[in-house]
Amino acid sequence: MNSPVQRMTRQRMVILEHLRQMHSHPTADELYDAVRQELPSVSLGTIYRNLDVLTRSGQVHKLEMCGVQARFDAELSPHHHVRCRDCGRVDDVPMTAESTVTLPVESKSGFQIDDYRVEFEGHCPECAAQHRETTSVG
Amino acid sequence: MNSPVQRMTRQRMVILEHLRQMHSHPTADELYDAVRQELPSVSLGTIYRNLDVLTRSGQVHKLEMCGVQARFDAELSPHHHVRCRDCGRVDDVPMTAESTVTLPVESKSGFQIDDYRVEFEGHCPECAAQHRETTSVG
DNA sequence: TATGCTATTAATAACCATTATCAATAAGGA
DNA sequence: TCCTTATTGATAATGGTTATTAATAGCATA
Repeated sequence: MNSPVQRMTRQRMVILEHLRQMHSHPTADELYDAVRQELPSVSLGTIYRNLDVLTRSGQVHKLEMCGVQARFDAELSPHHHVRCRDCGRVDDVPMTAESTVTLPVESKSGFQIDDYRVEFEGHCPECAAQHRETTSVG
Repeated sequence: MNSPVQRMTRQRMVILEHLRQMHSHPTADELYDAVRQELPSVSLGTIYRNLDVLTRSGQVHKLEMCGVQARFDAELSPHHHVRCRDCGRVDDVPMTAESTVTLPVESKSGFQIDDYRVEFEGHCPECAAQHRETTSVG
């Protein structure tokens, strides 16, 4: 019923440290590449397992963005995210009064609603520049 | 450069009809089960292929909800969605002024933002009832 | 410091939603 | 009716993620 004791292994520590200093909302395999620089024999399964453990214990946020590979974030203060429509990169968007939503009491068939998430879409500077090149806009 | 002519096949028609009358935001395989009642030899690949074609041509909406199997909707008027945290079922939430977000000009590292989506989370009536049973709340 | 329990690991296989391949078929314009 | 080619069913392949398993290593306790 209760979860097992969480041990701090070298792998877990290195994974968490790298994620904390990355700020790029890496995917599991991007983090894998980074961690391998320091721990060459680490396994991709270990990355996934630890991201899951750290997500469950609240030390990491799993960004479950639409229909694509999951990304992870060690920045725990509340904020929104934008995803680039072209390359999938994710960036932070500060929360403001204008991006705050009032929860409806319930949905059409009586779902009880207790949270929400705003996902912005757009283009990162690089893809926006490319788009301007290839598109003829007066 | 331009997309090929879209033919109206029996399969495509049946898929669209079923999706239009389902209102449950079915996944591809749920729709597959429904369509097979009428076209027993239809292939799951055909379902996916048509959902893709119909999504591209704007006749269907693909609900790219977080981290789970894609769901589809033939209701094209703008509205939000709630997803049940326990069973994954999806329901409609009307758009209101309180659930409308003003787009930020740009993100922290200069992403240009041009759209957003609000996703609500909660519990469907069934799972909410079960939760009340198994939880001892004074 | 040594011991014992068990969470965690590396390696790898399995899983599962989705996409690609391809020969046969059928939509629909000429 | 004929012809072009979009579409189909069957099936293999892909790719992200999870499960399995024997070996290893945290860490609480003696």
